[in-house]
Amino acid sequence: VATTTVTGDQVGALRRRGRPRSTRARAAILAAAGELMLEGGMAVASMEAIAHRAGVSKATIYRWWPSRGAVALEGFLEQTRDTSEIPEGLSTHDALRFQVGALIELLQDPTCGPLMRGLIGQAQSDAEIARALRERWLAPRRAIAAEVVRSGIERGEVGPDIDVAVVVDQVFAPVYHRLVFGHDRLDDGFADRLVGQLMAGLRRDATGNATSAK
Amino acid sequence: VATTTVTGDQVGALRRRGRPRSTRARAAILAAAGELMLEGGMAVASMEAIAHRAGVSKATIYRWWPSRGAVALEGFLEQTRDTSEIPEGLSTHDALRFQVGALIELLQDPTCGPLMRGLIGQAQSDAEIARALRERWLAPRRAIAAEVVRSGIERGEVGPDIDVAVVVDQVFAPVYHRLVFGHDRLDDGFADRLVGQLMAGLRRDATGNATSAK
Amino acid sequence: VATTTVTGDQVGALRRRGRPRSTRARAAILAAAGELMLEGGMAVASMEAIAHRAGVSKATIYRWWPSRGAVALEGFLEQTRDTSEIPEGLSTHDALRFQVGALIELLQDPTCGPLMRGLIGQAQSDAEIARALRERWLAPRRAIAAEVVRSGIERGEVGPDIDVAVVVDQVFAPVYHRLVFGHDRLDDGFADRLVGQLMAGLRRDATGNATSAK
Amino acid sequence: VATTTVTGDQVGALRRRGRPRSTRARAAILAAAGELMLEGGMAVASMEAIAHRAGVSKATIYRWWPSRGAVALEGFLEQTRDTSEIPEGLSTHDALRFQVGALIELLQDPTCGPLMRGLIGQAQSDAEIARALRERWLAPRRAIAAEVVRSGIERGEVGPDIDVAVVVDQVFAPVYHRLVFGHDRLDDGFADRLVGQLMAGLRRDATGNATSAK
DNA sequence: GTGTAATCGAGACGGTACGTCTCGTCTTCTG
DNA sequence: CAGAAGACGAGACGTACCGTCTCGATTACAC
Repeated sequence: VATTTVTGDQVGALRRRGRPRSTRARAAILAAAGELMLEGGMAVASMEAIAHRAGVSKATIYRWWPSRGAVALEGFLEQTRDTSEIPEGLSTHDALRFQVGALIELLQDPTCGPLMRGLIGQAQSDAEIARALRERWLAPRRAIAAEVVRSGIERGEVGPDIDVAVVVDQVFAPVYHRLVFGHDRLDDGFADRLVGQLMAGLRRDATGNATSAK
Repeated sequence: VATTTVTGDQVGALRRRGRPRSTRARAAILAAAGELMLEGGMAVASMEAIAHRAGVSKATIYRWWPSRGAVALEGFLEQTRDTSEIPEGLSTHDALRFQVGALIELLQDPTCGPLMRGLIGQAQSDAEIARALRERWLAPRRAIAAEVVRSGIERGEVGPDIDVAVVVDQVFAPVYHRLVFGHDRLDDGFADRLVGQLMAGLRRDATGNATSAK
Repeated sequence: VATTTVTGDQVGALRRRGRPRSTRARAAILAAAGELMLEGGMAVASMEAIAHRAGVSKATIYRWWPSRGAVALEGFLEQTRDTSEIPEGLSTHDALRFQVGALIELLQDPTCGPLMRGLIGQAQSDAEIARALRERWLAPRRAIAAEVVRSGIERGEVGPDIDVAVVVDQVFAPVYHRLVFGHDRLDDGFADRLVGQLMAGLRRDATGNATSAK
Repeated sequence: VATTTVTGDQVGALRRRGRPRSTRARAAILAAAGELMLEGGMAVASMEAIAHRAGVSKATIYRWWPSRGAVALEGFLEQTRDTSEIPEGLSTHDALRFQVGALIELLQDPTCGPLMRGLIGQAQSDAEIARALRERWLAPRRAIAAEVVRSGIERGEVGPDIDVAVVVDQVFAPVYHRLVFGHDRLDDGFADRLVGQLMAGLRRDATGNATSAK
């Protein structure tokens, strides 16, 4: 995953000699990984299958990514660059609702959903993937949500004794839960209910909260 | 997983012919699977390793379980037989708190935690395991929690417009979330916060909710 | 293989206690072995397949025979009890021709041919089978053929300096050779040619020998 | 066995892509197979044992040979490249004696003998091995022996009515017979007797044939 | 232009684990 | 109480991927 931190400034700086890496190969690999995850999950998306599908040799993949999970992670992040922004001026409820809605929409995508499921699966047995997933996917989104909650506390929308980290878990966890276990639908109605029922308790004055859940 | 559907009456009724299955082997396999999951997760707990550790041939494992995940599931359920009961006479808050606490306690166990992580990992790529995990682990506990919420509604402790299925997700999801991503601690304080912040919104009268988070 | 030497007189003599061995089982096992050898050779005639086909448990087979080859051998011998006799008053040529013809006829049988092929195959890796095959099948027939040759020498039909053991090989070997390698037909014409061309040289006076080969 | 069809011109012409096959691995596999056959026959020379002994993975063996027998065959042929030539100017008797002697000498080799025994054993249950053994080992040697006999007929050394194919069987069969059944010695004396007793009858004038057995 | 150096594809390599098969032994229940 | 049914430990089977390696061929900058 290390090499993916390459940014523009490097281009001019320490220009490596020899043939530069192929942009085509990188794109083909990520696309192939996504397609295969979609078709049959991590079980089908073997390194060999990805290489074959992408018309690339295995060595080329290993040259740039340390593991299958790293490819999946980068492929996932690729399609997700800018979901972290929230419109300004929203209430705490609407801001969280926006974030949950964006997450659900992403995971409903027929490529992204399986990719994330596969990533979570890999993370259970690959500590490096788990770390990367936490740092590069989870943490940034948690930070934004935490900021939303904290500003809610400052503005008096949210009670002062609330544990922010726990709130963030309460906001996102149910979404991943349904993705991972697949016991129930993952749609907009769920997002409404989820944030509604959560916020009703996070408000300082919670009169008639239950009805506000819809 | 098939053999676990054996119920009492079968013992006397349709006795299978031939040598009956070895109790020793079954116990050794489940124990070995648990130990290996603890030591290095699903990556280390290969069928071959389990068989070797248990002093058993691979064929014996495959005779009774269709996959590695099925062994892990049964091994997990083995240590968990009757955790689904709740003391009578508890308030909705206390009943949910009891369940969350029991779940966290179970997952804190150095064998059960890794087993469940491994199971969830497997379930992402093995639909059969996913199904078994939902039906044999998740569903019974969800049913009990749902019953708690429903009786809370009847008793007026919980608002009438609450979506019970969503509440159940809100109760359990954050626990699995921290288990799966490992981004934060999974302890009693978390259980308190979780149920407290959730319930504060589920009560019809939510005055001073923030402080009820303990 | 030892127990198969049980003959009638034993029945009255040392009457074994307990239930006597089942004649049905023995016959069914030998028949099943023969059928399976016919169908697909030694590869198909596994102990498990033989037991199943015969409606017998594997333990029953192992109680009476030490190995698969031993079953095949006895099954083969079963259909071959009295091929060792030769009509009296034949010339050396005709006596040998009779034996070769009987052997070829036997090996042309759709059960016996594959059985013998399988036995020879097993004998290459199972010294016990090899020994039993030599002692119980090969040796008796070699003894008779040798006697034929020896009496031919006495009567002056065969030269005195002939090595009898080598002659016996020359008589039988080409038959097994074609059975084992399958490079050419195994029929009556072959028997004629074989003994004819061989005898022409074994006669003391070999004028016009070549023409006597047909 | 496929790779053995490679002929000289390919080397320079159509260079295969990818990493070329390892010469070391091929040699180690054939050597290991030979050693193991010598030590305990086909029973000991399992694919797994060969792979382990050769320091090679099973996949590498299966990449180049379809079965255990194919490895044994190529290992056998390896040590036998050009034994098919016969010195010029020999009589029919001496030419056949030369061939039988060469065959016996080869089969007396502590590696080649067991290898051929194993091959014959395998050929009884593996049609593909049987075919390869016939075509690549037996047929060429039979063709040469047949040519010897035919030129003997032309030169008047051998009777005109002789069946050449049967003669070839008579020449070689007794050698394989003793190898396969192990009932008697396989040495030079046997070769002398064998060809002597056979030729005495194949000569047009067979006076004093018995003494010609040397 | 011509080196030169890192890229690329292809695919062989030593491993490990897979899930299946048969072996020969054993254990239990049934007829 | 013999025997069928079949579970058991053992271990080979042939396959699939793993991650590494060795090739020849291909770029694209640097001289």
